[in-house]
Amino acid sequence: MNQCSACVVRNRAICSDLDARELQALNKIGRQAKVESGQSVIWEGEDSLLVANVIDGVLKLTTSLDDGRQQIVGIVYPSDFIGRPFGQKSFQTVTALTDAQLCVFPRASFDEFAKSHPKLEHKLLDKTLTELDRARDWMLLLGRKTAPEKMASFLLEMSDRLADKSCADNPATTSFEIPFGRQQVADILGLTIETVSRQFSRLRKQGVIDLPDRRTVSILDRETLVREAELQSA
Amino acid sequence: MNQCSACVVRNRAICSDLDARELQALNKIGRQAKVESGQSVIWEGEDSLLVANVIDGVLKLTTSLDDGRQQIVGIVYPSDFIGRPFGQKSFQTVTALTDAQLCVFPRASFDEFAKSHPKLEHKLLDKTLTELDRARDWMLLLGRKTAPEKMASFLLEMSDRLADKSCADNPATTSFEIPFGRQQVADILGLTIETVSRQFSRLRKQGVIDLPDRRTVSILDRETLVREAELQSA
DNA sequence: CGAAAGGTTGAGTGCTGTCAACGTCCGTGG
DNA sequence: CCACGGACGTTGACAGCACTCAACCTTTCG
Repeated sequence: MNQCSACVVRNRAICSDLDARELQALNKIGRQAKVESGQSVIWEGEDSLLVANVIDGVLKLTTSLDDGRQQIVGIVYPSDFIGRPFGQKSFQTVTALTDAQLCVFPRASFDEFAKSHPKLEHKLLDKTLTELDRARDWMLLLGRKTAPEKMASFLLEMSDRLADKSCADNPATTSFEIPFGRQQVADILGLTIETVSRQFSRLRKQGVIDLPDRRTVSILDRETLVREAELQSA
Repeated sequence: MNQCSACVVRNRAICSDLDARELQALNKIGRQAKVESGQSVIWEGEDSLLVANVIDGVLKLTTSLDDGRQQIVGIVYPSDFIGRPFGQKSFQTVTALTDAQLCVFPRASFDEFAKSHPKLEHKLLDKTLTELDRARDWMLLLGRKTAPEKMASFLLEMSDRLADKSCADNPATTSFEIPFGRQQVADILGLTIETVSRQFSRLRKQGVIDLPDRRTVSILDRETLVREAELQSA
């Protein structure tokens, strides 16, 4: 009855270093949950009552202002962890961008389990440190880059994460499907949808990218993108 | 000879839960180091060879672009931890803003010690989660707030961190010394020094703040600042 | 006292946001 | 099958906020 052993993120999630007995104990306090695209599972400012591993799907972390302005502060993929252990309230809203499958734990039980299982805490620490590096890196983009630089950086990062490299006949050409619409791209980059749209059009007209349909991007001239991104250590 | 027991951040740093014996073991791999204002101790892109506790002083974490644009992605105070454990390279430069006193460890030794001392790793995890929340909160400011909103948010945050509340005759009036110059304020907020200077002048002319000298700020009308900051959950 | 560093202020430009119209894609229902 | 409507995306005109460039002021320190 131990579903964990068959879990698709078994080797990458924070539980990956646990042995069979520990896994079973953890399994007892958690449960699987399905989340539909668009649904939120954690709300900014609310009490932090649950944490979870992402088994499948993509989710976004957002913070927002009273007047509706919103900033996406993180994108969460399978094997990532969501929620705020050891803290009273959540600072971000977590919303599914696609249908998603989660492995959910009540925060209090998880906290207790984590404190007595150093191997799990170590994995969680490692993931958190990586997320902190990523967040701080993104701050440079938000605070200091121009719209063209933001777009180029975004496309390169998406390509690294999502590109199906195996299918490319021409190694310079990579194609991938962006898992979000224009408004979400704008909320990631700190721009408006109009500016995002204009940047897409400009890059298409310049032959740097192609846009076969509204969600997919083909990078035709990666070198130009790298140049436009002003990469600090390229 | 155990200096740790007399350490001024003994109760707040990541070593605070260790017992005397563990503390002594940790002490063996670390050493105290003095850093002068302006000196860097960790460099962006370089191998991450050391980590440290901050005993005294203020430091900044920065990331930058080739052309010199820079973003401050974190401010570090006494009892905070710097460096990247369990990782090969650092993504930020760490530079002292004042003369500072550090408790430095070689990263490899620290990693090893941490892995075998869950209490220390737990403290580090807690601090890292808090920093991640703070970083993500700041992303909203960088990506979505206007210059007046950024300034107001900045002044309120500084006031929370630094204000000497005990000395205030009028509870609404708080005064504090900003530990950095205009360029650094600009690099925190993702603005230019000219814009920062203009915002200071505007707030002074409107009677919201007073600027007795270039580094100190008195908040005269906190309510107006809160309104200008567009606080999401005030 | 002079020079250098840091800070302020002004004039002008341009990038990005705002507002608005239009186009495209799709699902729904007549 | 087509008409309709709504969500999403694109494009244009325009405005304004923040940046750039430059001059000047203030403070600090040798």
